[in-house]
Amino acid sequence: MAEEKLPTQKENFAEWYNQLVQKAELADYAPVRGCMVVRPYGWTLWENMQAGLDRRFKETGHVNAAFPILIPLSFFEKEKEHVEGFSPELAIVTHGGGEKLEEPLVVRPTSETIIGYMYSKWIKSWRDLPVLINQWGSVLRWELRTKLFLRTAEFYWQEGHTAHATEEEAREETYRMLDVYADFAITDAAIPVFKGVKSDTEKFAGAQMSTSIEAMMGDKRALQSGTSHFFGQNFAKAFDIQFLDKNNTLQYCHTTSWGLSTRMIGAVIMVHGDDQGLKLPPKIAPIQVVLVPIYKNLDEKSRVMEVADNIFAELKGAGIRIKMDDRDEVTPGFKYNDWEMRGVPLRIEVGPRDVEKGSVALARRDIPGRESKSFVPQADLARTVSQLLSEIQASMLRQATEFRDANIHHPKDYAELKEVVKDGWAFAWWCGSRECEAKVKEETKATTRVIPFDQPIDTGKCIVCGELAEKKVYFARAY
RNA sequence: CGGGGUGUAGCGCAGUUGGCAGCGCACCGCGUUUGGGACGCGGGGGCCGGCGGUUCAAGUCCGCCCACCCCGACCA
Repeated sequence: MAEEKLPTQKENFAEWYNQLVQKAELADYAPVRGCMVVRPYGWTLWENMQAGLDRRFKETGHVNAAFPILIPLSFFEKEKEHVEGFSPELAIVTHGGGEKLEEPLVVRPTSETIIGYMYSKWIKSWRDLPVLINQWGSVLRWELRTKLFLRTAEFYWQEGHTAHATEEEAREETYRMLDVYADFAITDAAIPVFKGVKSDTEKFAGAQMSTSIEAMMGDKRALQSGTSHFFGQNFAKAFDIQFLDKNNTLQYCHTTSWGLSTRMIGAVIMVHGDDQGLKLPPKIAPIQVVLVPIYKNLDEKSRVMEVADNIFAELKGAGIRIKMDDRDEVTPGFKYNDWEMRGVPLRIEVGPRDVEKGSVALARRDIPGRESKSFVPQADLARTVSQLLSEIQASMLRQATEFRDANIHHPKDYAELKEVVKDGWAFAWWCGSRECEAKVKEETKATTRVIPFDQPIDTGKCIVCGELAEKKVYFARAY
């Protein structure tokens, strides 16, 4: 059961987040440092997110499969940048069945290597291509500083791995899946995102190009919420993924991978949450509507429950995820706060007065305070509620977008950039050099988040060095 | 790994010059309550992070160790 208030976002955002995750029963700390237990409420949220993504993966021609969690250590040594990127965070199994293993096994931090190995066995001809496989699972990275959902040692995700005959096709796939992520984030999670390319220093180890969707959290920090990588022939060469083309010439494939993790849950919490607690978008909320019956005595209870039971059955029948909170040991006021903390988008109250008048009270989670309460007739309630849920979904996206846009600045010079990234994002020209990027990071802790696909048509001067710049980039402090 | 901090009930903490280990919340029982976080009464719960030392006596003083948290370097 929930208890007590949270710290406010303003006084301590990090602590607000930590306590909320636990009080809302999304996740808890496991006995192993850096690992988390995803509790049923959090996992249901993840399942709803999985459903939205999985449907989109299937619609774009992908199939699911499962690859092993253990990978021979030697596989990681085959792609130079990949090793360098991942070796510091590998967990390695050295013993099995009481014996020291001949070759140590890596607990997968990501599966490019083992999947690459399998693809080289499966792909022989242009007729075998493209291969479009996704895997739902978990991976392990030995993280030093962890935070529930945002960075844990083990985390749950999906990783798609594809192989194509041509570079063009592989690049298209990379962009297509980024679009899928963006559509999911915007439509289902009500999180506005920018799509674009990562700078060389920010890209995935072993990728030729990494793309990402970036979102602004409630504390104005950035969160990479999904990534899609184009590998060119890097992994194909490392793992010998070759095919005979129509001219009978042996060619290396072009491969991609793309992933979205339970980190997205962290994004949902931090984008929408407020001082009252979580605020979940109806499309992914484990519970969309909570029904709170109100009564003072047994006589009232029997009259109220009759109506409440009918409403429950009607809404459930209409496919709405509804929960009846008929706990007798806590007061209605407690229940209101409890479910608001858990982010349930809509609350229905039914009391003796409603029974008399044929009405119910509705309270929207997306509008703060009691002002959002309204009274509507019991008749045709399923329709009213469905419409309201759609409206809440839209209103949450609108609020998040307004907040984000209000906190993106367009600094005129470097001094102003340094100022604005303390508490917001900067959108500025960047010459593309590592030096300028490093200088900003060094002096402000802000990194280049993404070079958006949407660019002005003209060119400008780099906000750092003043040289010619062809691209504008978002600078922000990131999680 | 560098800098700072904290370890006492499930959680948050207090514990004075060394002298019976406490408070709030949570939990259990009974009763009254219930339209925005109810209340009364009664209860259960402790290797005071660990080891060693000083002392008649250590949560408290001394030494060593361990763990965790925060800030940096690395990361979806």
